[in-house]
Amino acid sequence: MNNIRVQDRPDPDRSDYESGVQLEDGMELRVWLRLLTCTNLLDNEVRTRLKSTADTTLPRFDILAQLERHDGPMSMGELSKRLMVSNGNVTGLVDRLAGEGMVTRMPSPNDRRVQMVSLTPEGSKSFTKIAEDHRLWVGDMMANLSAEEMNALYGLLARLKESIHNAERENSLEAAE
Amino acid sequence: MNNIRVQDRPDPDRSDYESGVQLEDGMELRVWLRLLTCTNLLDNEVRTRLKSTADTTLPRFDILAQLERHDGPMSMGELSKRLMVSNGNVTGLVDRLAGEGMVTRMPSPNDRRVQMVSLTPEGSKSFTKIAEDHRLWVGDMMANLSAEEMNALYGLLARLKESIHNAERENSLEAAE
DNA sequence: TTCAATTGTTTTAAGCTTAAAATATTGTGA
DNA sequence: TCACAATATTTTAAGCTTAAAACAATTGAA
Repeated sequence: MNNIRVQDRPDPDRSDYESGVQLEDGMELRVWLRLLTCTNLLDNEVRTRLKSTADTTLPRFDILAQLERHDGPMSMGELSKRLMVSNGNVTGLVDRLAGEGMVTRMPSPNDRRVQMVSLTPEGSKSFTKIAEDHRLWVGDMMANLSAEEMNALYGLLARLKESIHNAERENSLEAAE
Repeated sequence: MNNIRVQDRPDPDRSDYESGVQLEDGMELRVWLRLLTCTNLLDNEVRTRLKSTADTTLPRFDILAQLERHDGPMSMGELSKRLMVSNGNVTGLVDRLAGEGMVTRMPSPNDRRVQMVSLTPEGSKSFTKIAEDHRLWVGDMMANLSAEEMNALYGLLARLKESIHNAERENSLEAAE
């Protein structure tokens, strides 16, 4: 289960994060590093453009996205759960967004522990514009792949996701012994 | 390293970072979010295990890996280039590794601006052990995929990488107008 | 030679991130 | 009611990251 052969080695491509791959490295490590390279390339590009066109960051954009689709104020804890980040993290991000006038924070009338966050009109408008750009950027960066390739990639990534979940499950079972 | 997403339901395919995909979203966004999901799952798992088994971090491990394969001391700038991170970043990481006794830093005899970093015997030993574990972890997490699937995925990621590079090139040309 | 540009590194300021401690509030069982 | 557990949020300490400023040393050109 470890003799997987590398199919195409057009490898004039020892650049990016993959340059650390050694000849004796297994296929799994190669795939992992290439996955990392692609994700980082895309991610960095998105962040750079977010910064240059809208002077904002991905985490901030993510908060706006949650608020936009939620339709109505959201508590800090709800944001934290949906974004899968820590509570303290949300506190800081909302602080900054509030400072920029993108969101407002109000104590809940029902429960004085709870802070309800809402998009301001400006925040909503800003989000709409950025989301549009974002979609275009991602489209651009995948423009060279055919519909068939996109489908194949989508399917393989689903398989990979499943595989990772299985491994995690097994690992946590082991730990529980 | 995040994006539009929604939440935490066990719904088989609408979990993780992808749950934010809307019906009307294009294939590109779907692929992007799934790519992000897979990378984050793997990445988080590796970081968690690195922390629990070796009490270290990925950036620190990356530095050790560069030093190990370089065979001989490396300058701060060289490390920075290879790892594609800023100089200041390397300064901090090497500080911590030196504090742990994993590396040593010495001024170059030729050029007094240059700091040469070397693995200590302990650092080398530690790296070897961790690298072995790391390979096993990644292998585990991809264990469900067949050799054919791995090859296909590897190839498609190469295509994607090319596509992203093209988009970046075009973008920078536009900007130069 | 001398001084200005370049190069290598560190420092600083800012932001993202987490885990854990601290606060504040609510809910609950005796 | 009262004390204690649970919940929501913020604060703190630590680490990663970058860009830009500051420093130090070297190089090169007049």
